[in-house]
Amino acid sequence: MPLKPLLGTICVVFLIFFAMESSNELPKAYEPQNVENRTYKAWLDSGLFNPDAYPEAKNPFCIIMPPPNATGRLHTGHALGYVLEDLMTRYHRMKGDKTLWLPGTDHASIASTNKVEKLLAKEGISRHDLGREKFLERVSQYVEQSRSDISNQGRLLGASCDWSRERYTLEPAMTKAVRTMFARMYKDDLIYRGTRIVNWCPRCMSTLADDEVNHKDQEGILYYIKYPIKNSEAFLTVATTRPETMLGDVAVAVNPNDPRYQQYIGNVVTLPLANRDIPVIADEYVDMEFGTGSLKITPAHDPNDFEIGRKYNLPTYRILDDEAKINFDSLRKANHDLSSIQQFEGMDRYTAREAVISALQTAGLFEKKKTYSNSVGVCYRCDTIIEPITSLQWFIDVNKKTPRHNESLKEMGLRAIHSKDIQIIPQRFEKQYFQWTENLRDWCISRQIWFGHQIPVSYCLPENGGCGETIVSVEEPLQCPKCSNTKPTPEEDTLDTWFSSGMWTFSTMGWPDNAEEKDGKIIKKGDLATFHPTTVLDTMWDILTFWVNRMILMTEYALDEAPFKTIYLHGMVLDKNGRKMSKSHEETAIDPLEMIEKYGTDALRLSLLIGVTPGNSMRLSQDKVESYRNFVNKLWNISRYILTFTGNEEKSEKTAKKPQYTLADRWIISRLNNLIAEVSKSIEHYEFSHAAELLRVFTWDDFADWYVEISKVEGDKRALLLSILEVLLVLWHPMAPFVTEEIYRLALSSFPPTHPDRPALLMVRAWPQSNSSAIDEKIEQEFLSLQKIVQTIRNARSENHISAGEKINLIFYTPHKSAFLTPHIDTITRLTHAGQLTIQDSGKKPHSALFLTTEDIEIYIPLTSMKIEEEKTRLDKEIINIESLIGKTNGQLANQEFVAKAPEHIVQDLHQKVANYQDELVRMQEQRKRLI
RNA sequence: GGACAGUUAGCUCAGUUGGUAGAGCAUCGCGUUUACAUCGCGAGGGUCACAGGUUCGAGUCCUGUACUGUCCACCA
Repeated sequence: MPLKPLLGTICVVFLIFFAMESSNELPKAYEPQNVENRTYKAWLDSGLFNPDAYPEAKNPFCIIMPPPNATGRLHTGHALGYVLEDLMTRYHRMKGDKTLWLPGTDHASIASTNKVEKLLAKEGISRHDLGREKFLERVSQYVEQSRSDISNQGRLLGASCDWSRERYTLEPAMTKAVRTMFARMYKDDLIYRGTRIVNWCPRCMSTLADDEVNHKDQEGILYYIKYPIKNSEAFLTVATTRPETMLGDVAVAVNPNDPRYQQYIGNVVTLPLANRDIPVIADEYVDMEFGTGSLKITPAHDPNDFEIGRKYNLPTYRILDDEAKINFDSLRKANHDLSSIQQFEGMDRYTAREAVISALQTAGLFEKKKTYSNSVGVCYRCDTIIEPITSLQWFIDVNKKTPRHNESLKEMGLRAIHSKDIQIIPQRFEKQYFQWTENLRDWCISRQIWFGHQIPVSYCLPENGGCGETIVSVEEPLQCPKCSNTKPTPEEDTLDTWFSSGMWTFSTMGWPDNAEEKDGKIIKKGDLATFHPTTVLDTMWDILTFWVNRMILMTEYALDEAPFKTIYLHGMVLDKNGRKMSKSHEETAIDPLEMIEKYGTDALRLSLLIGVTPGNSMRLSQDKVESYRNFVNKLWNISRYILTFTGNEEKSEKTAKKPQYTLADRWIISRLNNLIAEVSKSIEHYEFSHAAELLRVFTWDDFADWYVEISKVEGDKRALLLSILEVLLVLWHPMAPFVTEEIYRLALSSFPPTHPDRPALLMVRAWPQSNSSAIDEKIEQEFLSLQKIVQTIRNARSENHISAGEKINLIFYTPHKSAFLTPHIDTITRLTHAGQLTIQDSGKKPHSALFLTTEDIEIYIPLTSMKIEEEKTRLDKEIINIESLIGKTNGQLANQEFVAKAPEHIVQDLHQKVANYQDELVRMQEQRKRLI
């Protein structure tokens, strides 16, 4: 390209830039829409989200993003997580730690499958119509789109994660990790295949883990059915809520101590309809109080019955197929006569229920029915009532000790928290964690879902001429390693999604390649060595059991260490009426993306941070977001004032050599250093709301309403104002990154040259150190007394309806404080809109004037239209008030025990208080006399 | 059945080793400077759910009760 036009372009760009930067015409209100995309791009382009950009940084800080499901749109719950994680990440990055926030998404087998099935349903087809391969294609398409949506929405929130390390639970590297893990656990005998009762969702056509089943209360019906006792006229009546399952009954059980049934134990009853003979057995499990005290045993369709069936060696007849339709194959195999029940076969479970009842009625074996409230298990994804059935599945044994650790997975999970290797915030959730982990049962990890990690198992099937070998291997085997003459058939089932997400902290960091075992110890390399165990896991308490627990077990197993040091549990975001967003009505649900568009990301972020405590649910409303939009705008305007309206640089250069700090200067510096210390401490202690609150009070009250106002009187404070502003920008940045980065960009040329290492982007500006020598309690007290004087006068103005336009004169009468007050005459005058302020330490006191007293000062406001009678009444009231205060306080001081036992400073303070009250009382009484 | 939270101003919520209660929003009154009406100044408003106990002193610690919410287990 020729040089001249290039130069021309640069010049034009420079001029536009210069014109924009130096004009006094910053918009009156902050305009997030014009800032956020550009700012995020600048961050991305800088490459500074990547910890590799800081080779010298030492202390590692790492958060693994809980991978959102790749099923659609970002909701407020995600937003809260992103905001908290980004806050911590930005804080630690600014502190100079080697900071990594690793993003990713989850393939969420069941959720994704359901979404796509719903889409297919609109086309009138099912996944089975489509076939496995084509269906998986559709899911992949859908998931790809969602993943990129979700990840873009994270960017809108300002998430400063290292996108170059982004992971997906179903990418090839994760598959390798998952297969490796499975193979190792299998080798260690922790994974087995067996027939157990599982929770079966007939709609998803898959098993569900215990905690994937929700319990819903319902008004059910308890049916009483008579089972004739063989060779007798008598019956045993059983009560059941699922009468259709009786077709698979194998026994009737009673309590061995039940006097009603003693004589029947060991007898045989005839199973109605089926006309099968089944035994009457006795077991302590049966509750004599419930129903009739006799219980039908259906091992294939109830977990407790299954246990009893095993205990007494009873057969198991599964009479419901995978779609929950009646199917008698297992009875047929056992050569039972099915002629009397044939008509039920093929019926849906609820149709069969009606049919069975009516058949029983016809047979005269139906006694009665009763309404009964109980709860049923439903699928956590589709709300379908789950059916317990026996099924051949893969399980992880949580009680078996591993060869390497000589500790079971359950023990690992308990130890990690007991030993305080992992801290849970808030601590009370430890109890819930322990309770759940102690009751942990073997984890069913196989799912009959197509979308997911295929279980790395193949079978050398005899029907294909194979040897029957079960082959578990990381790579898919091409031939059977044992008989090597057939191609093994791969297992069709996939793994529970939580199996892969349980490995999330280390599979994302290159495991297993980045770790090897040497002499019984695990040597980590690369990111795994730098960042693992990760620092914090932020998530919601509802998946403490689903996910967090599994992460701990699997990480301890694979790496002999915890996945993270701290678990921060945030609460649930509710709508303004306290309902779950997902269940709330359209008009009260908050869409984070809509809030961002309307009020800006920073406003949304602040409304998710302030007034929120860990573990407690929070309400979010549009009003709240709006009020923080207002705050963001306030910060903008403070900055706008400092950057464009204080400019009197010629003047300040003359006097800037040795600044003489005024009381207000020293006060704000003291407050600022205090603030730095407190905010840092709060963030370190995960008290984010408190940190934000401290910042808000400082920024709005101390800085804007007092200091900036005073600076207008005292003048020449550009340098100091800028310095304070810069610190404020840094402190606010982790919470409100966009507006602060933008102000910083605008301000970069204006900052005084006192900090040599000022980076181009605020996001990497060093977090400030608090200078404790600048914190001065005495100065803060003095300034407080100035504030009290101003407030007392303002209050009097308002109470007496003296309009702001009316210039009043102030006469201060004070024998001791005139030296203190003299330098602040202008400030007090200005802040109270007074005309003239005179200070007297002796002489005549004015008569026709409003009288105030505070801080050892008598304040007189002479008024032309003084209403003496009103003033008398007012003073009388004040006098009564203060007398009662004195009475109360003296009462307490008269308490011998209080004086003897309370700490001295408390007693001293009270004495001081009484003295002050007394003093004010005397002044008021004197003034009252003068008014007569 | 078991466990855990919550109950503080009209509303939403803070309140960190027990020292005499705060903020935002809402309400009411008043609108003046070198930024901000998405603002400023001022005001009102609380038996801290209830009942006991420990203590000189309890919103804060202990016990019990009520209500609300959540979780777990059982449910023939």
